[in-house]
Amino acid sequence: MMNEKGTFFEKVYEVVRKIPSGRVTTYGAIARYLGSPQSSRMVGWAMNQSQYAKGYVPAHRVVNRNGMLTGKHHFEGPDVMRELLENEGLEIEDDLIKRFLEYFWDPVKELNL
DNA sequence: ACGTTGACCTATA
DNA sequence: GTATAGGCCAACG
Repeated sequence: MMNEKGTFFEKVYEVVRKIPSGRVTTYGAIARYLGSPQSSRMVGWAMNQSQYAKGYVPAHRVVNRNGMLTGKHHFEGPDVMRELLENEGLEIEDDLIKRFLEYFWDPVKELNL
């Protein structure tokens, strides 16, 4: 089998694509799902590169531990991320997702790993 | 090639 | 409760 080059990144994209609409997850949760709970920074990097990666990666569904839209500034516009999330039925105020715990989608739990 | 940066998280003081 | 430190690894200058 071919050795994947961007294992970490590819895995991150895989998980992010599995996030259901109207749900959100965190960098740490993805990192933990990949087996590297302290590599959450790489998840953020992967998101940054996701724009250049082929395929669609709903990076707007990935927020930080506080449910804050930290990466909104990396989208086409500073309000694109909020618009996308609101479009999926989420409520956001001051770059913070309301009832974040209710919308939180943990791959480790949901994917039963 | 080395040093710094980066959409973070956890732990310790 | 805020502040500081450590860790992860890829990309950029």
